[in-house]
Amino acid sequence: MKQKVDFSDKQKQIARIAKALSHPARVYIIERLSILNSCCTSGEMIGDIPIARSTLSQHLKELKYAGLIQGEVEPPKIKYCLNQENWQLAKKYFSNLFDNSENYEKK
Amino acid sequence: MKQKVDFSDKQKQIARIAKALSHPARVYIIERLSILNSCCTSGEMIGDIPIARSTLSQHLKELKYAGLIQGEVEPPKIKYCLNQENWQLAKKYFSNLFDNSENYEKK
DNA sequence: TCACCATTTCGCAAAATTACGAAATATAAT
DNA sequence: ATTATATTTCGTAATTTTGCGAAATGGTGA
Repeated sequence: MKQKVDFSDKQKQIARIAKALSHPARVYIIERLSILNSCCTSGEMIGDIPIARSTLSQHLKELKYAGLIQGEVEPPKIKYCLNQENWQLAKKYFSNLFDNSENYEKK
Repeated sequence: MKQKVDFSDKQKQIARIAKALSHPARVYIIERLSILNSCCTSGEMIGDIPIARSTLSQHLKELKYAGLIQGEVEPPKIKYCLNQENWQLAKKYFSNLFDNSENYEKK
């Protein structure tokens, strides 16, 4: 009988990262934290996006869970930053995926 | 009063593409179609992944809807291929996103 | 016409996602 | 101790996603 194989770890990893980036609010967060590698608080972000504070908090939680960001407590605030290590890893995964089709249209 | 702005088109675009890639089956499909830029049919894919035919069909439909792949009818089969134009566009969006944090750790 | 093949659509169920406001938490300042 | 500030957690509702098997579709070949 034919053996059905599970998805590869790489496929699951890419899907996990993509899922973390699959909402505009989370893309906004990542953009904000990656541009100039600047950290900031939830309160600084909330003014720029059309969602409630509690909803933003949930998105931050998901990105944290996915390992793409991390929060440092700086009472009374929490400063969020990119998790550089994992972000670079994510970059590697995606570069790899996109490079498969690299040779298209090279004569 | 403070004006809340909508998410940018760029943020929405990235989120849409990420969503399309947020399931291992869809990552598998994209990998399969992009490696060597080879097209193939649903029937050729189904043997390699642990989901039902109808479920695979749904994933193909979503990728098609997202514009990342396209299907050419070749009776009695349907040959799926990457939509190179949109895939290259996706690559651009993501490269851009990842490049924001490029200068991290440059001394 | 009838059977066959590859694939999709349908109908449905279970689970996950997104969203909000209210309430809770934790810390700092008065 | 009380108040103020920043943020999260809770409870809940609406919507979307994922999955399957059964049935439908569109085309070929006998």
